[in-house]
Amino acid sequence: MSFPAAGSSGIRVRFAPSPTGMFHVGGARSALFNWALAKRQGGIFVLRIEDTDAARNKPEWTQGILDALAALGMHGDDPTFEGPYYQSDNAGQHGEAGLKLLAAGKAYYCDCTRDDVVARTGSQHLGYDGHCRDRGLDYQPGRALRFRTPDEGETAVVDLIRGNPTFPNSAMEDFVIARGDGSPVFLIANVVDDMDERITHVIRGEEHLPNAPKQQLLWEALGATPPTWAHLPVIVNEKRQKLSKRRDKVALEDYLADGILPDAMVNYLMLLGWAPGNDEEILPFDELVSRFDIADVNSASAFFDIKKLMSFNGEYIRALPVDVFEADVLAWLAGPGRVEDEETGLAPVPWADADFDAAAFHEVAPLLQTRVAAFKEVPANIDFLFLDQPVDDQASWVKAMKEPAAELLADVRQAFAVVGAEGQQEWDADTLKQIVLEVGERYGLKLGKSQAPVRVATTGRTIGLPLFESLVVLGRDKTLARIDRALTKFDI
RNA sequence: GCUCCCAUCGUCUAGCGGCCUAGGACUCCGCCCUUUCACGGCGGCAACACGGGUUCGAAUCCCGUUGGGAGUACCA
Repeated sequence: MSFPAAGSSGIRVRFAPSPTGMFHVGGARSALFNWALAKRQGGIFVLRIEDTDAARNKPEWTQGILDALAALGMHGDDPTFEGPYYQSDNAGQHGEAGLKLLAAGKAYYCDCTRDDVVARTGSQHLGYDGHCRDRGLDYQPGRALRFRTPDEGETAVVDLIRGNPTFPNSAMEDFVIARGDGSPVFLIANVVDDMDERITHVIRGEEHLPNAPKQQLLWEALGATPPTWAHLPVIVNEKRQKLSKRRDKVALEDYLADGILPDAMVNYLMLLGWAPGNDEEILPFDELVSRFDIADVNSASAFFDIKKLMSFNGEYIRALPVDVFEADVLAWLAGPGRVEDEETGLAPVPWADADFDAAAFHEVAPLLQTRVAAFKEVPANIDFLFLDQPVDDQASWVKAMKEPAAELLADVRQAFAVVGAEGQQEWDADTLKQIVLEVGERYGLKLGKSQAPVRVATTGRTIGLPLFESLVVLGRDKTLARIDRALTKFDI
């Protein structure tokens, strides 16, 4: 690998996602902050894929990262985007670095097993005791290379977000930098790659903070000037614990699949731990970047609030031009919208492909736009148009079909039947509304009440798109048939 | 245990010694609009963890307490 000479002011930030097998929202936020910093300061964003089993064995994971970053706007087409680089490409240099430290007396071989150490120190928690420090062991398979940490003094980490945390060297054990088989460990591979890629700023999660002094020591031992660090607060769940793959919904892909717009996600994520000021929150990324300063990022952990994300997403959806909204929903319906839900086992799109009517959807799209906060809410709003019969929602039926629903429905049916027939009134929203209004009045009901039975009979639910407009799209025949079918239910 | 980090409404935050009887956003609750639900409009509830200092003056600075969190592997 070779990298362009450093510009006079150009910074190089790097993003190296952890191979958890998915792209974590925490990782996404970290990537975004790196990206924003690079953009803000006219630097380069370097993407590096760590060399791990997960990365090696799951090429689709690597591709997933690339896709996720691209979805958020970070991709190779942008001149500030560099990579991806693969850590495994650098294996030779990792080994050399270890040897260099060994030659300089800054590292030594050790044949202690974990059990040996615990037996000597009498504790699981005391760490390595330095047993092999001065034994002058040569390399043999099975012997690990350890870094000799200073006995005295302290290591101050230059951190843009949390001041300069200082770690006493005496509390730092002689950590392993190469395993018994000679392979380098994350700690040093990372440093060597950062040096090689001439990284100036490392922005990563707070969980790496304890690694910073160790890596900084490595940079110095290797004769280089350490980078500037910035450790982002962790993202936590409602129990204030770090988001976990097992407990929490953390995959960025899952949110995108639910129909969260990338722009909304980016906007929300940027606001987790940082505020753009002026009491404004919904802003385009460029504007966010122009106000961004990594030093302003909060140091306290932040809760990932899905409700607020949904609220942002709703705003972004409503801001879309209708035709774009329509196209986006169509794309969602054709892709993510048909992925089976693991928990319920139900496909979000409940109708048969052949029954989907694009023209009908087009009619209803504007009505839909203000009513969904994410695309996954779309099917329940429009399924009545494409299903043979409306969904059978018992709760809705019970709620709407109270006295005098049967009589009212029968009357409405009778009046509807005349509409749309030859020489009669048009089958339009105003006419239908007028009919329901008048029939309702006969029973002393206001429109809000009298529309309910008609709504449930035709759409299956008490809530949904504006009723009369929906019935126009549904069509006269289906409307009448569904009311008839509902009427039969009262006889049972 | 040890090391480090953190602490303003339920949540995300503004605040970087006086502009704070603490501002905004999400949530929640009213009211208006209204064919349901939304959208939109208006309004409301709600916070400086605690105790000491420093100072004329502290949410803001210092110390301590309490409470959270992260790390502590021949994982990354």
